[in-house]
Amino acid sequence: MSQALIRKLQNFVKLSAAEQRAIERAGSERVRRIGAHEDILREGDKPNGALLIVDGWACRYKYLEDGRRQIVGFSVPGDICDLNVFLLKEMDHSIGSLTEVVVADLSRETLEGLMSGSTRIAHALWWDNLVANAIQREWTINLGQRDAVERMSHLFCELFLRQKSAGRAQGNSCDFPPTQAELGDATGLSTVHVNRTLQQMRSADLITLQNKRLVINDIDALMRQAMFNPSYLHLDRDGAHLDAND
Amino acid sequence: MSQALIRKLQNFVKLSAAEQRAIERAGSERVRRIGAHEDILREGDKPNGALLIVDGWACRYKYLEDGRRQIVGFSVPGDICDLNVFLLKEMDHSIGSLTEVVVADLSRETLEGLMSGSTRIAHALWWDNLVANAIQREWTINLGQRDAVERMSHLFCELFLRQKSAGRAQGNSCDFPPTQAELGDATGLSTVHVNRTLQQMRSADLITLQNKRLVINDIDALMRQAMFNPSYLHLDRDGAHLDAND
DNA sequence: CGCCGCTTTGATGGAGATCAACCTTCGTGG
DNA sequence: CCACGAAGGTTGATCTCCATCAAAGCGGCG
Repeated sequence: MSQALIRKLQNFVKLSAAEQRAIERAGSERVRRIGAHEDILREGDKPNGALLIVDGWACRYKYLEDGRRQIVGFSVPGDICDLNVFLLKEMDHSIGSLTEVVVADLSRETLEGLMSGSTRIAHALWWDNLVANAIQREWTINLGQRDAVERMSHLFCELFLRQKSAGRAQGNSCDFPPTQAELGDATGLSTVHVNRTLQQMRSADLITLQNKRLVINDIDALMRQAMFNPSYLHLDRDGAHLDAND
Repeated sequence: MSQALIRKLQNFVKLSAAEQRAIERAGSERVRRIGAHEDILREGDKPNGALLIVDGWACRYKYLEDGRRQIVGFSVPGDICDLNVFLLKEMDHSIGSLTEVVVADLSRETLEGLMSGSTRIAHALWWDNLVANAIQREWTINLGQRDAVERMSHLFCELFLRQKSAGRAQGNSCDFPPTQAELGDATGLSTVHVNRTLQQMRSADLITLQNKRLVINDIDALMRQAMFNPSYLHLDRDGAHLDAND
């Protein structure tokens, strides 16, 4: 159930078999299935614990008063939404499903149990949280400085590598369910311009995007195009000195 | 020394006198003074602990390969930069001073001591961290959806309220040291357009900005203009049920 | 005084928004 | 099994916000 999370965390530190089982158990306690295009958590809701995305894609988003919408991040299998958010009275943004989604609710007690039971798990979860913040900063940079092609390219690089790090990519391809309108809400571009940008990228033979599947024809070219530097994802085992040895 | 931090944290939970002293002590252990326009921490550096901004303004930023720069956040007195960042091998962005700055280095041990000594402090620091993430999300929205006037207005609202919450505003005015070029790097606008946007805002009688001082003539009008909703700053004492009673 | 960092102004150009159709795909029900 | 409708994708024409380029003010300080 929580294989993706475990795989991802091991990019930081190797977990013991017992620790993996503990995460496995936490992630299978309260599992729900949610239809496509539903809200999982809404701005203003009281959060109880964290959400683990087990399968499918979700996004965090927020509407402005006048109806404009910005997607501030995508959540893919293995992602934890808002560790610690139960400290707050209410959600300041919404989380909605893009596809059918399987989530596990991680209660406050479950999380505290995991973290106090193993400092290695605690550190791994904090690492994941730091990476999530770094991703958010990178989105700020993306929207502030990059033009349409660079922006889309960067987004594709991010989501391919994130899925790969969780064992969710196949060769040079991965799931990619967002519609062009959703890509527009994420990149701050109009749907029309997203469409034209994708055509440009296709004709430059950077990517293929169809049937909710992304194929990256030339990852180096795509990364160059995006000026993508993967170091912000911190996938190079920063916690190796804390590895479990079983 | 750390009055601003203590003031700010009390927007979440009331701290006991002993807890305030503990923070005070932590924030006065290793204090340094840094000149204006210097790097405090550079991308690639190994982080040891967190930084507390005691006085002056700093910013987090990152360059793209081709020299474009994006400022991803401003740090004002009372702000902690990257709690827990010592888990990472290297910084994925830089922190630079805008003005002369006084910082306190909070070592990993100091932080762990503070947090294990008082769960109330631990929660308050996590709250601060959650708010920092929310601010980063809001920047994403700002750059993705708002036009120039709305964007600048939103930035002014944010920084006024943040300083106010740390006891650093005076009436309807506060420090505001960034140059127009720096505002451009933060908002993704050119310097020229920042200038024209400010003129527009001045002539609409929203703000006065001179001598590194921001005066907000009509906060309601400014917030309306920006479609600013302060709830993401979580200043309404979400931890009140955990208040100390002395 | 003269220089340097910052702000301001004017003129021109371009990336991307907006508007308005039209097309394609696919699920649903008659 | 085809009709139809809705959701998503594509195209063309026009407009606008903001970038860019270039130069000129302005104030503070050595």
